[in-house]
Amino acid sequence: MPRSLPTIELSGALCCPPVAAGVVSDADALEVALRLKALADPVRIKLLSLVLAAGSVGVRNVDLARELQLTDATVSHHLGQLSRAGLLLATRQGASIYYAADRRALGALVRVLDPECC
Amino acid sequence: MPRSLPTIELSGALCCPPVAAGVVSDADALEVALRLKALADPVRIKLLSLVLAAGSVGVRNVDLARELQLTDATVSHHLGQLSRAGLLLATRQGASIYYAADRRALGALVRVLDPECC
DNA sequence: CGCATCCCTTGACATATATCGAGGGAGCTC
DNA sequence: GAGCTCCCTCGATATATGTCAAGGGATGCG
Repeated sequence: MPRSLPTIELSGALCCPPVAAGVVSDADALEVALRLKALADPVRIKLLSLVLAAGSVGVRNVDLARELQLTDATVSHHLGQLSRAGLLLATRQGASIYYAADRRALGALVRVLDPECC
Repeated sequence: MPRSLPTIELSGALCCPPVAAGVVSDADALEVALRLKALADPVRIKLLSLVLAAGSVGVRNVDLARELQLTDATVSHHLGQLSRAGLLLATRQGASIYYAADRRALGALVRVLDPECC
């Protein structure tokens, strides 16, 4: 799809009928694909597992950067991807921002791929 | 991690402890990410829905190309991505190849992301 | 055999993206 | 205010990827 990149609001609702329930519309395919793309990176998978491990308290950029051996700029980039996909919840606490996983969003995405699973 | 691209055998087993079950190893993160990457494209989502709709019979490259308004070369590329990720089953029939979805593989991938779902 | 169909591979091109260094805004503590 | 920490944005760079046109191997049919 290099045919111009559509940018789309994903932070909102959770989208779409199941992929197995009939042919997907272009719009729905795009939305699902963009959310999956947000997850489709090794660093972001590790990031997600770290964020999940931190529970509802959340984790900060710095801590993740140290753990993953990456610069804060890079971690910020990845957190942005996940946040824009609606998979993270961020809460400010003074100068810090604590990121937690939005398990409902993750579940919704998963359910689009395999509705029979749940 | 553009620091060189690792290529990995994915057609095989289905991999990995759940992402929510603790911090993921580098190898597991890579495997999950690569499988997700195979799905993280609007065309491939539509492709998957078409293949799923065809059931166990399967669909041919040509039919998909016509449906998606893409060249057979492009469809071949996408089918390759999905196949290499172990998400498709291909059966030859004369000059044609029929592609069907491997629902077990899809389910396994989904379960890594949200084990509580199943 | 000759021809059509189906599928794949290759090469080229434009776009997308992961990473970093550098720099700066915002908040805290002294 | 001075200095520190945390986080982000921007610009640069290398890599990855989606698409097509062109061409060829395989199979099947007349």
